[in-house]
Amino acid sequence: MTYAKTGWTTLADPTRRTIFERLVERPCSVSELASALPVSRPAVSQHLKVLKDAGLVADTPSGKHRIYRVDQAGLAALRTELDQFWSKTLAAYKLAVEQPPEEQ
Amino acid sequence: MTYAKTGWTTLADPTRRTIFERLVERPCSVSELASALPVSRPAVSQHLKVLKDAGLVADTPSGKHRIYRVDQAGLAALRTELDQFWSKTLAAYKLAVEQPPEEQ
DNA sequence: CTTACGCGTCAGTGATGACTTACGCGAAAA
DNA sequence: TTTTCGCGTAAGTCATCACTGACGCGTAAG
Repeated sequence: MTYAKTGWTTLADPTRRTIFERLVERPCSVSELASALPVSRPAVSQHLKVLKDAGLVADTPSGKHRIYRVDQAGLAALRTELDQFWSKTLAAYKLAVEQPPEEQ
Repeated sequence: MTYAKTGWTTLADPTRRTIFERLVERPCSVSELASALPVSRPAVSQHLKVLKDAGLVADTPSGKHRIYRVDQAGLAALRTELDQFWSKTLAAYKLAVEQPPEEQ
């Protein structure tokens, strides 16, 4: 079992997490995001590409600007991922707690 | 705002994620885990240390063995982290969708 | 008491990823 | 048409991290 670039792993990076949370508040351009973060504009662009590849954001051209916004489908997929992880984890954990392993 | 080593970032690593999921199923020793994973025993030991530092697992000595198990308090904290992330994200997203930014 | 086992840690290696500067292309402004 | 702006990408650098083999300590077995 491998863990592809999902929402979870994509958002584990602090800079990407911050970018995503700003886009949750409202759509932004690269320059807007770059001016609010302690990294360069190409770094923001690179992170946005990762977020886009993970399906978490989408962009649309607007004149010279490209506006990035949260992708609702990607948000739903992230929610599903979190829910599935939790359901599976809780189920297995409860099973393990309720049935201690037999003495071997 | 920085993102410390929390459950989220800790479990973004595939090997640590797998180790954690195995411990959810049942407590294990380092050797048990190492025999089931494609990495060496010291690597498993190092990952367990990271999981322990994040509060996700705890260990108890059992003869020569150390048995690692999921820390219920850490599980609860992870659940809280996921819930808080989601609540905050949904609230901000709904606010953004409902009130498009004014023309500036 | 001696030997074997489990495992934490150290030191070293290599890959990866985050960042930077520079470049070039497309769109808007002048 | 020319200049300016926004931004994606290339190439390079550096820090971090995941991994390995070796070592040494504590516990159990002989």
